[in-house]
Amino acid sequence: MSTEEKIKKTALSLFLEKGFERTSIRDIALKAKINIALLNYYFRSKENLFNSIFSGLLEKYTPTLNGILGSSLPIEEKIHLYVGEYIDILLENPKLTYFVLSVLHRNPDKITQMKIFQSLYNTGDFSKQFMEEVRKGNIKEVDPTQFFINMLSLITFPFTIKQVIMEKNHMNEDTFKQFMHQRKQVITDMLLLTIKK
Amino acid sequence: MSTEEKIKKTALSLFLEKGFERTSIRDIALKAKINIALLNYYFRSKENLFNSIFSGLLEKYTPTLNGILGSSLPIEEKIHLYVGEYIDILLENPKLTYFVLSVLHRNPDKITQMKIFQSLYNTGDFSKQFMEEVRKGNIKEVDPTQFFINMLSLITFPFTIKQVIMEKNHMNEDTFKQFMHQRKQVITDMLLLTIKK
DNA sequence: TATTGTTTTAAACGTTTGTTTAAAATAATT
DNA sequence: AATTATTTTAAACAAACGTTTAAAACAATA
Repeated sequence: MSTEEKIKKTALSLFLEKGFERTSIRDIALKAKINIALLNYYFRSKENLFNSIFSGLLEKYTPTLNGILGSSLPIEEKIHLYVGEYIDILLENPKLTYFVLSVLHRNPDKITQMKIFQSLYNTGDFSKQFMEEVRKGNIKEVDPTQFFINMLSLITFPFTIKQVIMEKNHMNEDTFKQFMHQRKQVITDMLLLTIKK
Repeated sequence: MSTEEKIKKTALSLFLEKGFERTSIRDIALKAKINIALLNYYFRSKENLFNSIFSGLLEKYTPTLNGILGSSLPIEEKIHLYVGEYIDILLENPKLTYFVLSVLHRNPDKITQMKIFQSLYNTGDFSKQFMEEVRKGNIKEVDPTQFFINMLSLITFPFTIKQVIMEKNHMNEDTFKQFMHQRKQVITDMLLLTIKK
């Protein structure tokens, strides 16, 4: 593995675990077994390293999700696929949700957020289709914005309180996974129920 | 206002806005117009100051919510009240949800979490009542854990992406408030629909 | 093999961090 | 009024931070 890759990989794991502020470049260098100066040699600054990593994450995960929303599938099928795929992604990377929230909290300036929520909160196609189905009388008259936020909340929030859920319900990593797999159906059923006429 | 109160109030506003790590005790001292050393005179450390503030917040907000869950009201009424009250609290303090999440993320050690989620994730009474209603055949057979997480997710998560919601839907502070007030009904309806036979 | 370009290193840079000190100012008590 | 206790102050502390320097090691090229 190249030095650049080693830095990125190590930095990501530390950023996910401890957050940006509590991860020092010396932590990264130590764990990646590289010299501190290499960090500023490949990436110009810690901030730059972080942005590079974050962009990489977005490019890795958002195309699949946006592909589902932008497809020509019926709305019920989209919901079903979106919920399943999103939960699968977060099961592989449970700290991703808090990671994104921390980015939003750290960079409240609008321009920086643009790129983030353009790919992570991409409702354009979905809302159009949703309203069209309402117009046709196929589904109940529900606010698409509220609906999308419902979907996002039900999928992602549980991962931000994963430890609490696990301890309160005496789960281990495996039973939590199981619980989240069950949850796919719970969420899909719930969402479809609210729009079913 | 006493010096101690000034410190606490100022520190809370900065912790909410910028987070624990990015708030220095010099920031606090400057904004509160007090000497840095007073911070360690009244509270022994920055960490201690934070814990004191956090405990205060829990004591302020959790009794109302746990009072609702622990009451002898019918389950449908509990849900309705809980959703309304919780959203009202978060509308007054929109950054509270992320604040709590950041505490969970910063202190993954179990003991510290105990106090937090014993008051913020207090499902004992509620789950019992829920299962009793299921047994009686009054509501659908739904997993109370999934149900409670649904409720929590739908209420709290939108506040963690408040800025995104606002910018994506061209809202200002007022229209966001309006949106969240509408959301009370949306969530309550949704939750009741999932358990209604 | 000599030369150029790239990567890695050890060491230091100036700031900022949370915390402590010890004296000064103020308030409370006798 | 004198003494004690409490509160506030300016200044310094050591440690940690992100970043930079300049030389060394290595690789690529001619």
